[in-house]
Amino acid sequence: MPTDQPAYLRIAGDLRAQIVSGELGPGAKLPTEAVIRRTYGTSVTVAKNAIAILKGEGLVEGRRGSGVYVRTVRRIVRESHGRDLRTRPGPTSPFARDAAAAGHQGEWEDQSEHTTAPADIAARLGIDPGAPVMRTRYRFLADGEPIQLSTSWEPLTLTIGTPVERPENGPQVGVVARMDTIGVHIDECEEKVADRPAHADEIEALDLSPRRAHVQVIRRTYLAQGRPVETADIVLPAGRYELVYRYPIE
Amino acid sequence: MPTDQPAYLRIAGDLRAQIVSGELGPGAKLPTEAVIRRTYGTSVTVAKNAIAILKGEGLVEGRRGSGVYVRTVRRIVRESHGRDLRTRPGPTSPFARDAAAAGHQGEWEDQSEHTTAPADIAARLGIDPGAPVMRTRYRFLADGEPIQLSTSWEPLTLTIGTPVERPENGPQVGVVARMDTIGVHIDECEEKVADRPAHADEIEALDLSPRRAHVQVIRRTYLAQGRPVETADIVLPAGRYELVYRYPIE
DNA sequence: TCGAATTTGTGCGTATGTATC
DNA sequence: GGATACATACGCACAAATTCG
Repeated sequence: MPTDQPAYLRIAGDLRAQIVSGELGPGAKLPTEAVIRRTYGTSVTVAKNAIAILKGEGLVEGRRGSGVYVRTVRRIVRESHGRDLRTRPGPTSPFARDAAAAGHQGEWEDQSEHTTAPADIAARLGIDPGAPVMRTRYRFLADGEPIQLSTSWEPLTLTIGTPVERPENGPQVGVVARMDTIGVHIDECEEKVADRPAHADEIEALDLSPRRAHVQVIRRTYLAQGRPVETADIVLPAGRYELVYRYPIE
Repeated sequence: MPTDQPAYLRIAGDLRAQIVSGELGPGAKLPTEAVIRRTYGTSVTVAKNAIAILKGEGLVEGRRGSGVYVRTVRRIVRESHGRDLRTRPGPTSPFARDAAAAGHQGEWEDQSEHTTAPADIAARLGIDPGAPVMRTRYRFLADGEPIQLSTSWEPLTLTIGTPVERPENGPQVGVVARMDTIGVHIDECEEKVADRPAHADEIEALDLSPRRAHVQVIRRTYLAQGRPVETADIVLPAGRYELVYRYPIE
């Protein structure tokens, strides 16, 4: 009998088990602090600590004056593979299509500007640090709620003076199609997926709870004949997405 | 001036900024509770709450009697793409190769048994629920520390009676090569990556701190001519891996 | 419309245990 | 041994939001 476990962890474990088993489904109300205190015979502090654990895991959210509730998470599916999806019915923007598939209304804001490549971006693009690039920041919303950030960089030498210099309608058609119109034929994509705590600006931009400020970051690079032509950092709130990759073997 | 932010969040934000900027590098000691209390003019509770936030994010860990320290995370790179890597020098097992690349000594435990397919696995394998399958559980260790769990399922109709019926040396060569020897030529792979709170058994098996019990789950399916021949759930502690995908376009 | 009760959020102080230095 | 430092746990106060009669 492992009574060596602290009380607040035991309570958090009990509640977590009820949540993952579905006994406490999405939207269900957790026992109040007072009830927890009585049933386990502990202090307010312990009850609060236990709840704080579950909040940190993103499983529950508290509402002042009301209670603590199991969070409802609708996962957005983000598909990554080589086939062209633009022939499917629905929105042509990759993001809007994913959002629509999850039953959301997708919108976005963007902002482009000329700048120079910092060292890490230069390395990813295979250009010299300080070389001119077009940087575009996007903020994607689903049903008005921020759900994805991304920043993309393109070497200006590629696009300058062409009709697609500014990628403002980039998400409307996707990078691959946009580059195609200027004779740059993207044939390979590399994505590096990692998990990390969110930065302060990301917490604000994505409207995250500071207690569960984790994000998935996708560092994506598009290549044409082995040469990088675009790279982007895509920042997603952890737990809200399912990333799907499909690729051929050998 | 947003003073509307609670003190403990402001302090957590300050410390987080110092960590992600590298000012407080891996292994660095954070200010003690007493110092935090004095510099911000708050109570112990606030200092503790701030630290608890960072712990929940997996950024720091406390050591009794000593202090709170920035965690050192060596990311393991897990590469997923179609090319055969077995010609490279080093270990031939996919896991041991990734571990070696990160400077770890890779080992694993495994356990295979005949069983029947539950509904979700049957759906992924395109077989009937209850059909016989070979299930293998792995637990991977890097330098003695558990770092990856995985459970794989294969339809028994494929492998029964063949030399590769038991995949016990599976991770030694990989599924693709193993299936190749019995004439099953895997030509496609699908991986679905998601983030979720860890289950109780995963917390134990991966030796996770209950405060940051998040995992990345990869649901991988190998296909041969469009037919699923193996599927696996790969469970990774969130934040310890970088997943690399490379795939062709169009 | 109002007010009282409930419930969480934030913050204070303190005590005890345990590990480190 | 003593000082330091975190972990756990107790208690309380007030604010802010909700709920409900």
